[in-house]
Amino acid sequence: MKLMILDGNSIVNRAFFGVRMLNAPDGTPTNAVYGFLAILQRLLEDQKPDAVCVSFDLKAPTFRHKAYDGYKAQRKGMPEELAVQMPILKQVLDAMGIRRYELEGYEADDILGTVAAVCEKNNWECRIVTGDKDSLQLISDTTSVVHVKSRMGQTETILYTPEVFREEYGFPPRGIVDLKALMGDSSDNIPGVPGVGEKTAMDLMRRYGSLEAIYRDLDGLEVKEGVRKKLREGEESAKLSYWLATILRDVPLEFRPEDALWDHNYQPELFELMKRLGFHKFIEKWGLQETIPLVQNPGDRMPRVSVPAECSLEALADRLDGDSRFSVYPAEGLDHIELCDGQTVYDIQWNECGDDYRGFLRKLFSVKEKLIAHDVKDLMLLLLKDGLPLDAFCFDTALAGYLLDATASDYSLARLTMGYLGSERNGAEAIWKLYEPLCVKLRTLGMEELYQKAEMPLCRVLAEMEDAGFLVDRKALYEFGESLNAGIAQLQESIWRQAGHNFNILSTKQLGTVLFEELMLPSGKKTKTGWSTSADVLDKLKGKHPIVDEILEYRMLTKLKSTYADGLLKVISADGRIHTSFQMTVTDTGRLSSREPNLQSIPIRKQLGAQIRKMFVAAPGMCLVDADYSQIELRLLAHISDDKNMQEAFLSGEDFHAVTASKVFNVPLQDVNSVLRSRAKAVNFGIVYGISAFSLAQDIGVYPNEAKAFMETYLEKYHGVRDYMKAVVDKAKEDGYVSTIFGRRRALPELKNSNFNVRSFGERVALNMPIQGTAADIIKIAMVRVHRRLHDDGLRGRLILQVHDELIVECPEEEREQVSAILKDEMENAVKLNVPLTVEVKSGHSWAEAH
DNA sequence: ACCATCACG
DNA sequence: ACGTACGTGATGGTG
Repeated sequence: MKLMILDGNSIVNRAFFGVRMLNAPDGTPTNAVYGFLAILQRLLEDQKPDAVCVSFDLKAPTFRHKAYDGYKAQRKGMPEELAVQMPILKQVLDAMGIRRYELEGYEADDILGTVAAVCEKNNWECRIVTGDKDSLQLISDTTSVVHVKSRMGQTETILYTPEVFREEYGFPPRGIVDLKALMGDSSDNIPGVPGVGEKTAMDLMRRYGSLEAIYRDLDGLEVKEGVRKKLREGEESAKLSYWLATILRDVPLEFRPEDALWDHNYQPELFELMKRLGFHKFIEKWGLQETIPLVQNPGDRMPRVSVPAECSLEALADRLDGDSRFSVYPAEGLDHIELCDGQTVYDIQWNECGDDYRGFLRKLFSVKEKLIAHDVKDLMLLLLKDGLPLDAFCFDTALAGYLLDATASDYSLARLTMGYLGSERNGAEAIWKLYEPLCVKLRTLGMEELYQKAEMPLCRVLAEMEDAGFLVDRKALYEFGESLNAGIAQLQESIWRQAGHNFNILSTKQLGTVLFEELMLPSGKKTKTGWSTSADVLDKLKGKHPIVDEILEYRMLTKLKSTYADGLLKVISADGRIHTSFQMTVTDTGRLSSREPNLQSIPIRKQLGAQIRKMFVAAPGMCLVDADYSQIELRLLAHISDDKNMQEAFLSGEDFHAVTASKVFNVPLQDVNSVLRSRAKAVNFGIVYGISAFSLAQDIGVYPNEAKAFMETYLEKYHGVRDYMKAVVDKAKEDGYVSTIFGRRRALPELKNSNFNVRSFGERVALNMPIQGTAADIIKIAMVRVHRRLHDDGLRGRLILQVHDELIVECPEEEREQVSAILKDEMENAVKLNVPLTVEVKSGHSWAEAH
C-alpha cells in the first residue's frame, strides 16, 4: 500500500508564489488554493496512492522556538493574500475527504517524519510531497520524497528515491542534516559554519560522510587552512544547527495509515465550494454535480413567450419598429432564435412558424444598430450565408468582456454571467442582463470609443474577410508537398546511417539520445523532459558533426510538409479558397489571432518556405494588393517614449537600424556594415520586448558584457527610452495595469507577485504591451477605414487577410492603383503621431509577388 | 493533455 | 542569486 503526504504549508507557498493572481467571483484571492489543487490533482494521477493526507504548521511556537530564541525570528509572516486562503484550502480538503494533520508545538516536518516512521512499521510505502529540501533526510527504502519546484509559473516535480538522492548528493539522505549544519539555513535563521558555502560543504560530506566524522578529526582533514579555521570556530553553531534541522520521527500524533485511505470520496458540499471559488475546471474534472437543484427565484426570471403559440410573429415584428433594443441568441444555426427586450424572452422556432420565419429573420436583421448579441462576428457569418444584412448590431457582450479583462481564459456567457451577475445564465436573457453592467464599466474605464470605433465595426470587416477567404493554387500546393518527399526520405536515410540505427528523428527524446549519448556531442540547454534539441542549440553544434545540419534540414522539410503542404490542402473549401477564422478575444495585447488554419504564420523567412506564398493567389482577372506598416512598433516606441533622438531618426527617413548602429557603435552612418546593422536591429527588437543583456548576447552571439555595453550605449543615445522604460513600469506597479494610447488595458497582477521570475515577466509585459497593443489598435482602426473607403468608393476590392502589421486586398486588375492608394492613405493616416507612420504597398498575382 | 518545436509578426 | 525577449497556433511524440 502507498501513502502520499503533502507538506501543506510548503506546497501552498509554492502555489501562491508560482501561480498568477486569481480571484473567486466575490473577489477573494484563490491562486494558492487553485495551485495547490492543481499540484494535488497531478500527483493523484501520477502517483495513484491508496491513502492521502496533508500536514500543516500551526502558528503556535514549536519546541525549536522554545529551545533556541533565534529560530525563525527573521521569518516573515505569511502575506495577507495567502493567509486568507488557508482556511479555504482546509475547507476544500475536508470536502474532498482528505485527512489533515497539525500538531501544536511541532512543525509540519515533524509530522512528515512521524508519518513516515509509522508507515515504515506498518509496511506501507510513504511518499512525501514538499517544496523544501529538509525532508530529503527522511528518504529510506520505504520513504521517498517528491520535490515540487516552480519555474516561471510552471510546476515541476522530481521524485527522490535513495538512488536518485545518492546520484545528486553523493552521500546518504541523512547527511542532509549534516550538510545544512555546515551551510546553515539563512531563511530559517539557523546558523551554520559562517563562510562554508554549498560547494565546500558538499565536498566535505562526500569525502567524510558526516558532521561527526568531520569534527572527530578536524586536524587530520585534507582541507585548506582557511576552511579548517572556519570549521573550528563554527563548531558550536554547527552542532546547534544540526539539532535544529533534525526532523523528529516520534511526535505524539494519533495516526494510522488506514485512517488516510482515500478514493475520490468527495463530500456533497464540494460542488458548492468549488463553484463559489469559480474552479470550473475541477468541477468538470471531478465530475461534480449539484446535489440539490438550485431553487430558482421566479421573480428573477423574465417570462418566456413561445412564438407563434403565445404571440404572433407579426406582433413581434411590429415591436422591432420602435426604438427599443433587443438581445438576440441564435441556436441550431438560425433555425431557433431567442429575443429579449428586457421584459420578456421570446422563443421563436422555424419549425413552428413555417414560411413566415424567413421573412421575420429578414425584418429582424434589417434593424439598424439595435441588436445586442454574443460573438457578433460569428453570428454575422451565419447571416452572410443567408444573404441577410449586417448592420443590426450595436453591442457584443463577448467583446466587451474581452476589453474589460483581456487576460481571461474565455468569454463564454457562462463565465461572464458568473462574473458580472453572480450566477450562471444563458440565452438572450443573460445577454440582456450583461449589457448594462458591461456598458457602464466600458465607459468608466475609458474604453467606450475604442469599443465603438474599432472593435464593434471590426466584427463586420472580419466576418466579410473570413467569408471571402484566400484563393489557393491547389495543384501547385500538392506538387510542392510531393516535391518534398524525396528530400525527406534521403535525409532520413542519411541521418539513420550516421546514427548507426533507425530511430524517429522527430522524437526529441530519441534524438537527444543519439546526439548526446551515442555521438557524444556536447549537450547544452536542458528542458524539463531532457536535453533540448531546439534549433538554437543545434545551431551551436554546426560543424561538430554533419548530422546536425541534416537534422535541421529534415525538421524544416517535415514542418513544411505536415503543417503547410498537407495541412493547408486539408482545409481548402469547395470554392477553392481557404477561410480562416479570426479570433477577436484571444490575445492579451489586443492583437487578432487566426486559426483553422492560421494564415498569420505562412512561411516567408526561409527561401524554400516562402515558395508557399506563391500558391496564395488572386482569382482570374483579379490581383492582390499588400500593404504593410514599416517598423510600426519601433515608431510607436519613439512616439510613446517621446524620445527626440529616436523620433529624429525616423523623421530623417534613413534606415533606422543603420542609424541606431551608427549611434551605438559610434561609426559614421556610411561605415555601418551588415554585422553592425543586424546587431543594432537585434537591440532595437530586444528593447521592445524588455530583453536582458544575457539574452541579447545569446541572440547575437557576443559575450554578455559586450551585450550589456551595447544596451548601455543604446539607452544613453536614446535616453528618452530609458526614462520611459522606468516610468511605464513604475506607473504599472501603481495602477495595476498598463494601457495603449487608445485606452486598451491589460491588468498586471504579476508586478506585485513576490516571485522574482513572475515579477520580471510582469515588467517585460509592462514595457511591451503598450507598444504591441497600440499597433494592434492602429491596424484595427485602419481596417475599419479601408473597409469603409472600399465600399464608399464603389470598388469591388475586398480585404482578405490581416497579419498584424499587414493588410491584403483582393481586387480587380483595374482597381489596383486606386486600392493601393486607399490602403496607403488610410493606414498611414489612421492616427496622428509624433513620427510618420509609413506603409509599403506592393501588388501582384500571388502573395509572394505582392509582398 | 501536455510538451517541445517551429511557423509568423 | 534568481533565470534570462513580447504575442500567437499547429504539429507529432509521449505517457
